Amino acid sequence: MAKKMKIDMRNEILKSVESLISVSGVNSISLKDIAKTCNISKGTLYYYYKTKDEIIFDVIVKHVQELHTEYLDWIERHQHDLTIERFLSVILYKGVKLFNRAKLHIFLVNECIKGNDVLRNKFNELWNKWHKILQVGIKKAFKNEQESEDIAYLLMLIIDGLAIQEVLQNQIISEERIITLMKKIGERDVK
Amino acid sequence: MAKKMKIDMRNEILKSVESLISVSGVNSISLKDIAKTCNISKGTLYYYYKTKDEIIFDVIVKHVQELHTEYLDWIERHQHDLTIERFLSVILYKGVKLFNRAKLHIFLVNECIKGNDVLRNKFNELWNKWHKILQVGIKKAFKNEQESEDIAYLLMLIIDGLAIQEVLQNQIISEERIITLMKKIGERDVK
Amino acid sequence: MAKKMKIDMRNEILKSVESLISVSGVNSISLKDIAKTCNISKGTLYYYYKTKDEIIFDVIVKHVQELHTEYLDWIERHQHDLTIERFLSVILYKGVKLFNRAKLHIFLVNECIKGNDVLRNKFNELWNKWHKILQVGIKKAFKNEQESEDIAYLLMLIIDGLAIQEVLQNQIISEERIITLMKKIGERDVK
Amino acid sequence: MAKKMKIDMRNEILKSVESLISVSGVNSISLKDIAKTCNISKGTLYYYYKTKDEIIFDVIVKHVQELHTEYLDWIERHQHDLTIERFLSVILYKGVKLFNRAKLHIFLVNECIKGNDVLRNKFNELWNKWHKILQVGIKKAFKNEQESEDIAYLLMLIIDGLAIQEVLQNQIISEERIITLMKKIGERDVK
DNA sequence: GATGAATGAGTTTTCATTCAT
DNA sequence: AATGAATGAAAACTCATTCAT
Repeated sequence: MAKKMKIDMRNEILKSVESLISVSGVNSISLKDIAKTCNISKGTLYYYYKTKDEIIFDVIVKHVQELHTEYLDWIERHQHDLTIERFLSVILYKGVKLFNRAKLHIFLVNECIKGNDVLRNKFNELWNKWHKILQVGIKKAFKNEQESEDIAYLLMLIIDGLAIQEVLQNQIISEERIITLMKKIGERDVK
Repeated sequence: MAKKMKIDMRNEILKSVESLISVSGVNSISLKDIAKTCNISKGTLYYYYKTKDEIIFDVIVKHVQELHTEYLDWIERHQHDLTIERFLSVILYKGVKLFNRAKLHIFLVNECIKGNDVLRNKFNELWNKWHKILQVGIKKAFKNEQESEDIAYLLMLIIDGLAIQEVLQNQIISEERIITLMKKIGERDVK
Repeated sequence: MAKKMKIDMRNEILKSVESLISVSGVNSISLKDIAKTCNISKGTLYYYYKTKDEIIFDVIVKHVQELHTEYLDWIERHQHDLTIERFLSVILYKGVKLFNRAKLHIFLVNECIKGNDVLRNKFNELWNKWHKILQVGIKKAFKNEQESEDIAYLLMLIIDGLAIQEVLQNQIISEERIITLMKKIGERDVK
Repeated sequence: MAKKMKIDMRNEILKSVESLISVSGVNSISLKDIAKTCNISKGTLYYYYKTKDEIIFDVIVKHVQELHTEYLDWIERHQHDLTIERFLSVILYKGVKLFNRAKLHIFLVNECIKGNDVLRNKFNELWNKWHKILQVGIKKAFKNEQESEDIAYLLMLIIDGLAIQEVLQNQIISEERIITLMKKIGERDVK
């Protein structure tokens, strides 16, 4: 039970960080801010997490795992009526853009740049895992066995690119148009 | 001549920032670091730039303008033997990936998130300008008048995505494969 | 109890500032000095006060409120044997001159000049409040209902003037002589 | 001629300081600001003045001497029709209040507090000189030989007090009312 | 005479981390 | 479990002063 509470509190902390970064345009997150958002003291924060880096690490894990879960849930629900359009739409949608996760995503990438290799490796591990997950859907939607790997990679690049444009608030292209373009890649191979 | 020197020193400062971000895995760049790299005192730094933000602003401008220039130079030199492959290759190459600019790019995007609207607007302005420049090349290479705008956008998203993967040191897909996939988009419309 | 300690520390800080300004001929007070006088670190200072301005603000409030309290205490104790001489003497005495508050007073006035309107308004608010308090004593001592307002104002000007002469260490006139002159104003109206 | 120019430039500098303090609500004057106002470089400033303190010193001298001159000019022009009212009015007027000199006055007083004894002594010397000058007028206006010294002192205190109220923008009492009160002091002795 | 450039010691402020209770 | 208090190292920024040209 104690352990349960510990996990609950840790989750509370992670959620606070996410919202601080994603929702409010927070400058560069501090432990004081996090503690305040959780209604706990800075001291308590250190009861649950030994360092700030540990928190950021868990935020990354949570962030990407949620992407995975949401995507897998959706694909399960729609596996029998999977059009390319709907598939791409949901990928881009779930990817980063609309769930207020763009800022978080870029923030985390930037944390990784700061020479924190543990963080970076974890990020890559999870990102690559997503690639595998993504591939399954692509095979189904595109009915294309051969190039599913590359298409999955391309999609991931585009999602990252969209995240950047999102945080810059520079709406440069609609999803529809991306979908149209992507379809061309897939369609040719379908026949 | 004095003015010339002032510009020289400012350039020196900007170059230092770029290299600090790009080459070494700098934690989060400080004015002390910049000054040391330039072999000047912090005081001198403030002689040339009133605030850190001003420095970052100029780094952005310089960063994107160099992309523009390099790209335009190349396109001029190769406008008569422009294959889609070579075009895409150079875009992705010049884009971000190989010039050690990926870290810089992400770092600057992240600066923009921190609520610095002036920075963000400048970034977008320059980014959108690049879109226009890019489009010219695409029209020539793809011989496709209609979708050049969208293709240009897509390419820019991919470049941003590549930048992220680059800073994460997570080589997920080779340029060749991206090129192959992109060609499909273009080819269909050629006929 | 925790809150009590917080107030205690804040008081400690304010007292340090006061003594730094009043006693030693401090150049222009720094947070480092304040911290050292309190035997705390600069970081701790910021635990109790968010900015230097906030400290100065509280010093003003404390400074003037102490004037009020001391004066009111005295008037209560002496309200039954209130001669004009004793009244004037205590006003000028408590006013600024002898409690080492002159430097503090001028320092604070100067802070207000630096465009800090919040500070200035607070100073005026407290100063005008003192005018009201002063008036009560004047009515009793001078037995003069009509001009008590003006006399109170005049006294306050003189106190400010004395503060300046005090910090300049330029003893130009004894209190006795001021009292003699002021009495003339009052006496005429008594009859 | 060279010497003449040097004096001119020095005057230019002093005027700049005065206006920076008096007119604009300048924070805490810097040599950069002074140089800019004079349209010269900081280097040039150091050609005319060896230190900042030297500048402040000369500003004090100029400030008080101008008070003297203006007052003496006026008294000469009006020595034959000198009423107490007009005399007091012009003293308070010339004193500090209306010539935008209040801020300068308090600023200079504050500079003296900072432990600069040379400055302080000069200020006192000039201030005491003014007392003597003032006394002459008082004797004429009040026709009161005996108390002219004390009245002069009292007036100077009031002027300093008015300066403080002026910089605090806290108009507490009109000159008229001060004059009325002061007249009472004088009148009694006249008869 | 005049100046642009450089400096270093100083200022205010921030923040991850520790620890006694 | 929880926290208020404290810290110190580092951050951005200021400014009087110097000096070669």
